[in-house]
Parts: sequence; C-alpha cells; structure tokens
Amino acid sequence: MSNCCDKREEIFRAALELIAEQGFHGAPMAMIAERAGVAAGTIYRYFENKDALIVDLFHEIDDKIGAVIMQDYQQAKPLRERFHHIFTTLARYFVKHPLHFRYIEQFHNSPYGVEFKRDILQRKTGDCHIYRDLLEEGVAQQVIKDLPMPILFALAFGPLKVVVRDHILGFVALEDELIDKLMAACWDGIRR
Amino acid sequence: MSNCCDKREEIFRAALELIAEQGFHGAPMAMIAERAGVAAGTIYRYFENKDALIVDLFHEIDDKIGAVIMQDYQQAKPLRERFHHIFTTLARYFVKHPLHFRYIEQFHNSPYGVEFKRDILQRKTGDCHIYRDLLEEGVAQQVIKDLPMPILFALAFGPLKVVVRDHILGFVALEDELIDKLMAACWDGIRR
DNA sequence: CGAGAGCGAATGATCGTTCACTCCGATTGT
DNA sequence: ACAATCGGAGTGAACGATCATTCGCTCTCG
Repeated sequence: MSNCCDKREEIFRAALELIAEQGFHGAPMAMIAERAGVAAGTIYRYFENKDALIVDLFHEIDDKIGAVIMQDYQQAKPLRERFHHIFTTLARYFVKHPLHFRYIEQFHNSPYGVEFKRDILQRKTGDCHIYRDLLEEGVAQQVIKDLPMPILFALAFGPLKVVVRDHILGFVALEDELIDKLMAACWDGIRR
Repeated sequence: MSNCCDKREEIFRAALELIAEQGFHGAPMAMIAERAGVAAGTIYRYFENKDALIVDLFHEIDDKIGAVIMQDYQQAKPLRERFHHIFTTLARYFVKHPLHFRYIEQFHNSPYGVEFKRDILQRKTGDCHIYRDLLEEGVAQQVIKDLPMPILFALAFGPLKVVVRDHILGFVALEDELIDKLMAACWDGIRR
C-alpha cells in the first residue's frame, strides 16, 4: 500500500486551497486532482464523492481548531480570562490560517452549513459547549447580560468573524494589540 | 410595447426567491424563467446575462434599503439616537424582508461580493457614508472608541447580521424589544 | 504472477446562452 | 376602410461548455 495517507493529505490540501480561495464553483474535481498531483479518479479511492470530501475536510479543520482552543484552556480561571483566552486564540488561529477561515466561511454559507448548524443547536453536540457554558455561567453570575444565547453568541463572536474577513481581504491589519482591543470591546457588549 | 416592465419585475421576483432560498447553484436560468412565467430566452431581452441579472438585483435591493434608512434619518439628532434609528430600521427591514437579507448574504459570499466591497472601501461611494460618518463623528467627539473604521463597523453591525440570520433560520424570535436590547449591547461595544 | 493502487479518457447530466422562428400591434399604402 | 408590411417582444429547442463520476486498463509491489 506504500504511503497511502500521503495522497489523502495532498487531496485535502489542494481542496482546501481551491475552495477557500475560489469557492465551491472554482474547485472542480479535475482541478483539485491536478493540484494534488493525482488523477481525477484517484480522489474516489479516498472519498465517496465530492460532498464527502467537503464534509470530511470541514470536520478535519473544525476538530483542529477545537483542539487548539482546548489546549491551554483552564476551567478554573475567572470568567473574563477564559473569554480572553478563547477570543484571542481563535483570532490568532484565523490570522495564522486564513485558508481555514475562508473554508469554514464557504462551508457555512452553503447547503452543507445550514444542515450543520441545525445539528449543533438541536443535538447540542461538539465543542460549542465551551462557548455556551462560558456564557451561561456568566449570565448565572450576573456578570453577563441576560439575553438569549444566540444573541450573546452574536455579540461575543460576530464582530470577530467580520474583522477576520476584513483582515484577510486586506482592509485592516489584525495585530495582537488590535485583537486585544477588539476582545475588550466585545466584552463590553456582553457584560452587564 | 404593452407592459414591458411587468416581466422584468417578475424575473426579479423569481430570481430573488430562488437565489435567496437555494443559493446561486439552485437557481438555473431555466428555473428562474419558469417561476417568472416567461421563456428562458426572454430573460436575455432584459439582462445581458446571468451576472448582470444578479448584480442589478443586488443594487435594486441595496438602493431600497438605503432609501428606507434615509427616509426618517435626522442629521440634527444626537449621535446615539441616530445610531438607534439606523440599527432598528435595518433590523426591522430584514425581519420584514427575509428574502432580501438572504439574497444580500448570498451576494456578499460570492465573487461578486468581494469585488463590490473593494469598490466601497476604495471609491468611498454609496450609502455607507451614513454609517461611516456617524462612527467618525462619534470618534471625534470622544463618545466612541478610537478604533479603525472596519473594527467599529464590525462591532456595530456584525452582531446584527448574525442575529438576523439566526432569526430567519428560526433559532431566535427577533421581536422589537429584543432588537432594542441588541442595539443597546452593540452600543456598549463601541462607546467609550 | 496476482492484487490492488492509480490512472485518465469516456460518459451522461446540467446549465448558460443563442438564434431561427412565431405572433401581434402599429404603420403604411391604396 | 382594408390589406399588406414591418418591427420587435417573446419563444424554446438546440448547442457547446463544464463537471462529477465511472471503469477498463496499466503498472508496481510483494
């Protein structure tokens, strides 16, 4: 079987680059194959079809981000410090991996994304627990405004999404210092 | 020439519905034509091609929103009241016209959208003047945090975008009372 | 020599766009 | 007043391009 996982990685990388930069339209299987250095048919030895490739790649990225967040997350620290950690870690990850951010955006703004969001909010699965628990705890302690969870979520992380997008498109330079200021402003938005 | 503009309206309506609900993939010209009650070829009597149809429809919607915002906008009022007006008018418009919101989202998350955003930030054209002037005035008066414009923009309107999306997908019920609370929280985010 | 990884031309489906044609109200000629 | 003619809106079958997917073949190990 030689190095069977090498090609799978290459296909992932090629799909990530093309889809993140051009969207799903601009990423035909033939082009993904070419950039990965394999033949078109080879992709189907590793993935059932294009949909499976797209969904698998999303979960790969999503898991990696979850792992990075959890890596230095300390449940014992005060609320605001935990928020600081999550926010800045997320921001720095996206700045460091713009293709991951763009891919996630493409994914969420597509038929795949809607189905995925339904799963999250209904089955309450995945690593959104961390964010939600944090906010709920803040509400219980009367540190954070008493608003519905989706509203708090939007206030806490909505601006980050917009700003990272602007950063990648070159409209702002998202330095560490600016990330801190943005985080502080979002905290002002959700705190009582 | 009979009622020449009737068909154009029908094509707009059909394209809006299909693209807002299904995305650009799910809206082939043949289907738009069918829903508009015209033949496929007829669309090309009113629009040069699909791209032109999409861009024209976007500007139609964009202009309408701009008009609604400006309708009761009073330059003389205090900063915070003007922010209140813009924010709640926008929110209510999107709640009332979910298809318009979805279409704008689809548009912005596509090759069209990027080109469009470049135009806005470089040529400084269009009705974004209002938002920007408001924020800049606030910064000058030291009422609003001294942050780069894209950051302030994201803080002021980023959460709204996320919440409206959640509202349309049925994850929150965006009543007038909740809009006010959301607006207040966003104001907390940008004010000094 | 056999199994299976890898290949890539061929297939069938989809979609944007075209164009030769129809239809009908307006205009002109008688 | 009527017939002949015209112009252009509207049509939809057909075309060509694109794409995901397949499958019979080759080539390489073990």
